[in-house]
Amino acid sequence: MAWYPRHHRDLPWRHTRDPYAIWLSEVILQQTRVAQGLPYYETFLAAYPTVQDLAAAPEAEVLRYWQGLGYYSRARNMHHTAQQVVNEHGGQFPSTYAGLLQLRGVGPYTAAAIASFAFDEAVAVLDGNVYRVLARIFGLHSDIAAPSSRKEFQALADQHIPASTPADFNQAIMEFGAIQCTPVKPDCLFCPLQSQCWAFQHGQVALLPVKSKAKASRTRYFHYFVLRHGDTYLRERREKDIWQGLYDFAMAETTVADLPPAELLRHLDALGAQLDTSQAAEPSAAYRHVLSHQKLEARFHPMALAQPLPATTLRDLGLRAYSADEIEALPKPKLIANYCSQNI
DNA sequence: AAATCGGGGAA
DNA sequence: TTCCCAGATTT
Repeated sequence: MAWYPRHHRDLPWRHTRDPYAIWLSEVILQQTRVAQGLPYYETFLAAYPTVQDLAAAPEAEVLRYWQGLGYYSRARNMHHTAQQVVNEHGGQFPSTYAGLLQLRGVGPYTAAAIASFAFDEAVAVLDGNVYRVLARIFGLHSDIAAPSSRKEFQALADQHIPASTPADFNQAIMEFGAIQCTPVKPDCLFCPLQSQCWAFQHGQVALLPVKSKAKASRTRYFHYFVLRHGDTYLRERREKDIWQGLYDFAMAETTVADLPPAELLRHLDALGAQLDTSQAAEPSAAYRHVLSHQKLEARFHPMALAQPLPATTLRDLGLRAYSADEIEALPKPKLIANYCSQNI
C-alpha cells in the first residue's frame, strides 16, 4: 500500500464510487487486459450513463457495443443484471458482498471488487494478480488452476486485508501484480517486498505460481453460405455453442478441412435455394481464428439466390435478410466482422 | 472437478 | 508457439 501511490496507473474507474460504473468496469475487465478493456469502458459509459439506460437498451445493441471483446455471456448477463437492478432493486445496486453475489455474471471476484471499491466492505479480491503475488510472497505451491486452491488463497488474502482501508488494499495488491510482480520477468531487483518474499529468498520466483496447463484445443471447420439476394444477405442469430446472441451466416460444420461437393449440395438443397449460377463464385480462402479452447478454420461460399427464400423456410431455418447497413448494426463474431468488412 | 466461453498482446 | 489477462457459469 506504500508502493501503490507512487506507481499506480491512472485509470478512469478509480475516480468514481458509483457502483454502476465500477460494476461495468469489473465485468469488462474479467479475463481482459486493462489496455483492451479501457476503450469499451468509455464507450459503454457514454452510451449508457446509468443502469436505467443499459436496462432499456435492446440486447443486440449491447452485444454490438461489446463486439470484439469476447466472452459474450458477460454482455448478456450484464444486460440481464441491469434490468434486475432496475426492476427488483429500485435502480440501486446491492451494497453488500452477499447481495452483489446474487447478480448474474457477478462471481466472487467481482462481488468483492464492487463491495470494497463502492461500499468499503472488507472482502479481499482474488484475481490472477492476487494469486500470483500471494503464491510468491508466501511460497504457496498449490495449483492455482485447481478450484480447490481457491479457499487457501482466499483465506490468506482475507487474513491480510485491513478493515479500515479494504479498497486501497485490493487496488494495491492487484496493481502490484500487474506492474511489479508480473508473470514473466518480475522486477524483483527493485521490489519493496524482496526481503519478505519467499519465492525471491528461495530462488523460485520463476516457478511460482504453480499452474497446470490447459488441455490442447480442437480444430473445427466452418463452411459459411453467404446467401445474397439483390443487396440483402441472409443471416442467423446463434443460439448455442460459441458466440450466443451474435449473427453469422447459414453454415455447415465438418471435422475435416474440406466440405465434399455432394454435402454442399445437400445443404443447399435443404435450404431449397435456387441459385443464380451466372454469378457463381469460388469459396474464399481459409479464415483462421483462434479461441481459448478451439481453433476455427472458416471458408465462405458466396452465392446469389435466383429468388428470395420463402418466409416459412427462413423462419424454420432461423434466417433473415438484412441490408448492408443493417448488417453493420448487427453484433457479429470477430471472424464474421472481418469477412464482412472485406466482402460486403 | 472439469469443461466452456473470445480475443489480443507479449515474449 | 505459449502464456495469460481485474472470471463466471454450466456440466
